[in-house]
Amino acid sequence: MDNRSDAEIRADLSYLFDKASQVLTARMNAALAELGITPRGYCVLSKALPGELTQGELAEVALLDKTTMVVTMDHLEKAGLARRHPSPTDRRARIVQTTDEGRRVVEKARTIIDGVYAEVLGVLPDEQRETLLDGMVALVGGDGPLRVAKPAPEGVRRTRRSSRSV
Amino acid sequence: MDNRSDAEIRADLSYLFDKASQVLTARMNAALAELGITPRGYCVLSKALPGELTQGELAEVALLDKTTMVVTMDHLEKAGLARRHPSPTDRRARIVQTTDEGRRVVEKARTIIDGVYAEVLGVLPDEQRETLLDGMVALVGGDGPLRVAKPAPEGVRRTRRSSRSV
DNA sequence: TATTGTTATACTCTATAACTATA
DNA sequence: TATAGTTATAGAGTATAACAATA
Repeated sequence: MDNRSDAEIRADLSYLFDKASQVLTARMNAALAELGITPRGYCVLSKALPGELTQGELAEVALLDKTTMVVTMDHLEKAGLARRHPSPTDRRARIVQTTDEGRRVVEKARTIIDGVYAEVLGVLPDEQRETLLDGMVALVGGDGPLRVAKPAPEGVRRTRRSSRSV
Repeated sequence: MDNRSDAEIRADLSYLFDKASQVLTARMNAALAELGITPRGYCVLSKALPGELTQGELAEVALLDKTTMVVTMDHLEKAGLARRHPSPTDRRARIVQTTDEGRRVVEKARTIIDGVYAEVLGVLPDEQRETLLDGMVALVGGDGPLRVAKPAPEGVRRTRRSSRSV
């Protein structure tokens, strides 16, 4: 698989982040597949819990394109985890509501997700774990250097990736 | 873009890694585009520097599918950065050699890459930076919990992602 | 018969464009 | 005229399968 030493990959920040993202994603996909959902499905489902949001609003908070949202909702609805109800105030819009089963799945998924995170971060001593998370937030969050993708220059096609946040 | 607080994203490990990977990749794509190469192009080119590897061997160390390697080499060759020479010992195989221009580009790219890494990690105090890198290596490298993607269960399609290591 | 590199192709994923029905 | 949701489709990226030349 990978033949480089820890010392070599330590100097390769792209590799560290890519690999962490990639393997954790695979792990999460596998773990949630037992519930018949994807990380994205969970993301949408959990954000729909209040039951007040239209499909479009939900797409916005989940950072999804509205067309991607349609596909995601189709799956969730077919799986019986969410329903599209007509909005009482706007006949174009549709309110998304989770079903009872959907709420149960969200709960179970939350447990699974927390378990995976604990399993992964559990290998680090408490102090190092907190420092690492603080550091990641400093890089990715607030006004960190990895907060916003700088627009690619002319001719460079931007990588399209979905929000896989969980 | 993202509307969650630092406290919220701190609890979302998937988001932290995905975003870090994604934004750093975009940054790297943009930075290397000035040299007319991609991170993958750099990866292949730098590993070809010794000039002894066949295309297949190079694909293996760069963690690329052989068909992806063909496309990558087509680009590098067209850009005048690498050449395919017939192997003296195996008439099926082709040895990859970097051109003089290729070597210059690798050098410049290395400087750019180091600059981006320094820019990103520079926001962290020395000690925290070292702790974070150690932690990432503990997760991703050696026998860390994110070293190998657990095979996805039946029916779950694995995400296909290329090595973007730099 | 197996392997190197190539070509052709299929598949997944996401976004753009066009359409409908409302507003 | 603009907006919510849908459908159709295009585009990028990667892998699988088949092939030619050689081992």
